[in-house]
Amino acid sequence: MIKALRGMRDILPPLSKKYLYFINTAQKLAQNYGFEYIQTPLLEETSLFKRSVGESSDIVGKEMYQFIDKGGNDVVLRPEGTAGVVRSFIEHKLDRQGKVFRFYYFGAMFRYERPQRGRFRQFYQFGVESFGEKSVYEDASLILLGKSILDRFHIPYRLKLNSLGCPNCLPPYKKELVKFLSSCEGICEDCKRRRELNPIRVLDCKNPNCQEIYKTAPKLKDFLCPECQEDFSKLQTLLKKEGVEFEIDENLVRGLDYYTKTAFEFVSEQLGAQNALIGGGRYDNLVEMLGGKPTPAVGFAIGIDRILELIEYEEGREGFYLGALDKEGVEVIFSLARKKREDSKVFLEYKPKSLKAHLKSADKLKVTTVGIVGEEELKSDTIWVKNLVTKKEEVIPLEKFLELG
RNA sequence: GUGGGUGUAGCUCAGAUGGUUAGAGCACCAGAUUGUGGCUCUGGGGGUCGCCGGUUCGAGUCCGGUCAUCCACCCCA
Repeated sequence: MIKALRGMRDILPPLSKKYLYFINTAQKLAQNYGFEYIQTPLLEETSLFKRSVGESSDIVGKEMYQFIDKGGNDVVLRPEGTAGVVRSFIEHKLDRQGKVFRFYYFGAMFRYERPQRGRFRQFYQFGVESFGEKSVYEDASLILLGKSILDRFHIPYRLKLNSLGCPNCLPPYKKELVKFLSSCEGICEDCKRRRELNPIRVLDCKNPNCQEIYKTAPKLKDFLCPECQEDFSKLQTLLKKEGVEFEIDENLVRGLDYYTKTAFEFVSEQLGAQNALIGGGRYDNLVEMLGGKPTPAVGFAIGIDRILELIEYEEGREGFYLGALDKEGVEVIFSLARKKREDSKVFLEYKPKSLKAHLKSADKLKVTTVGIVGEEELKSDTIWVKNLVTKKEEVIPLEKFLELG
């Protein structure tokens, strides 16, 4: 038997219904916030991610589905959504229009990782990206959108917030941190690696021993420049005013190189180790890094696979079941179904069965109304109808059946 | 890439110390007097015991390998 590749999964009912339910809801809310749909290719030139996400990240370093295509191009299946949207934004010269653009997208992302709970090699994200708006009100709006999506599905979360500084204040901090780290003894092997590759990543190390050591490390918040500081505190004020609960997490260091200033993450206690539901932040330098006009930007991405685990979705009774007691009756309900299906969901049973068997199937199919044509009804162009919820039953003319709601 | 757990029916799982036609519950299908669902009862279909090899008179059970899957590390949504 041929099976799906490792880390690739099929999304079939009832999960697929939940998937659509989520997309529809998230989409609607994003539109309410002024975002418009954008679709970009799943396949991009490898260098796009090397330049945006950064070679120091594991995503680019070892998790990319990368290959040379038949034309000799070095390509990858996108490991994340932002880079492609930014590329598109620049390619279509939207950076020169001096306007604000807001996009949302959803679809598959690919990372060659070892699968575990909440983590797949092909996974789905719903993301939003806002370009050209430098105001911290936009950061706040995005967080409110994220919150509103989670709230809509009654998902409990914790919101973690941090500021990563800007090109003015982050580098001096990094220098100071590296100096501190080189004086540290006994940090774990991973941290030693991070020290060389991407020093601020040591901050969210899970090793308790390391965390103990880093208690005396220099703090990024002490290095924030006045502008970063002011924006960060304004953001907190705005969120408080809107009744959003959050916690400052100085160790929240997002993994992608392009983040600046605001970084946030919605996490869930109900997932496994992979507990990030939404991750996002500001990336004011990315457009320029990829060759566009300097354009402030902020965005986030939702892990759809993870959020689906937390969404309760129960389908109520809906639609009609049509059956017949004998072959002649099947001809009648076949035509009847065609007409009824113009406006309603109809399950049609092709096989003549006993009334009892029909009712049993109809009940299992969770329809609200059953219509059966038997010997009597066949003679009089009528149909026997029973509502499975109210238990009310009646015999009505076939035309009347089409008017049922 | 590293560590640990698990692979028996569509699903959840039983099958001490190797021994005959491999079981249960749920689900599915059909019946329980004639045209009335959910409950109950009866019957039925469905398994190369992940795969390959080894030990043995005999392997679902023991050994080796392999693959898959889950959980965690790493990393991230």
